[in-house]
Amino acid sequence: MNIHTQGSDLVITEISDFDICQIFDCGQCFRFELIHDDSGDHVSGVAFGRYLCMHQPKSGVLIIDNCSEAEFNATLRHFLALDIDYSEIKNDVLAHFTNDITMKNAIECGKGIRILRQEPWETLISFIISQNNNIPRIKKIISEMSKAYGHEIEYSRAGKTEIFYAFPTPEALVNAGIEGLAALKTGFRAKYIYDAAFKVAFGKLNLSGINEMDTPYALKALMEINGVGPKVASCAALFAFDKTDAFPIDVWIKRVLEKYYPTGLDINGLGKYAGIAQQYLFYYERYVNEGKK
DNA sequence: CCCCAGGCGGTTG
DNA sequence: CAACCGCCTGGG
Repeated sequence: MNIHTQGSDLVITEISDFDICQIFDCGQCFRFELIHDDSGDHVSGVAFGRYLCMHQPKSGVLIIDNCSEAEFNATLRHFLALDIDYSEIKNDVLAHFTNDITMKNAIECGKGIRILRQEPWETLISFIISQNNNIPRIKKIISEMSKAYGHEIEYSRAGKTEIFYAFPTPEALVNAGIEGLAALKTGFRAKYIYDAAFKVAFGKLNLSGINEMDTPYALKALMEINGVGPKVASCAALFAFDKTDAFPIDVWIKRVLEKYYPTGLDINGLGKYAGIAQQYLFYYERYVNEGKK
């Protein structure tokens, strides 16, 4: 990896195992928009208190708008998982799937996937909202929630200033109340979101403490929240608490297990990167199904 | 009218 | 414990 600045932008070259389309469209996040044009792939959205605008003109190159090397090193390198060696991860995953053509194909298919390190609070609520819901609606609800209860974020470029919205704090969602949350069309999830906000805002649940826990304890702690079960807890653990061994089982993965592993797959024996293996399988199955349409 | 969408909580046998 | 069922809401 090589980094240099170009005007106000940061240009990163010689990146391997990194495809912004795969990374931001593999279901791990809900606040980013993708655009494809002749100049490459563009991704933009709010994260870590700023509006992030990125562009991948070709494989191995990433351009981040309005970004200094200092900011990249402080937050974005970690967020984008650019401090991680994915070739080592792939080798470890393959070592746990010996003679497995499915995983071999899945990794080839999703070779540019990386698991982001997203913000814990936002990720937790996002996956509570995701239950029994579809992706366009999940994204819409999160966007409306931020607009209604999050603080403004200004973004200026080429003399033009735009306003975006941060994800609301736990306190802001407590103040919104169950009624305010239901008004965002969250339906039966409103009381779940409120319970999470209440527990975090009043110290009943310490999210930063979860970072220090081993995965089983992290899941148990998250499931103390009403409306958080194994799937939501596993997604939060994997996508926001750096628990790479957390293996979320959703409807897509159930299909994968039935289709490719009808005699069973020992999920507890997949090693420390089981969750990343899950992402390869998840992306592969969705990609295969997209191809059929 | 039906069914489904990246689940969960509650109830039942 | 496994199997089922209802659930807000919106789209097909």
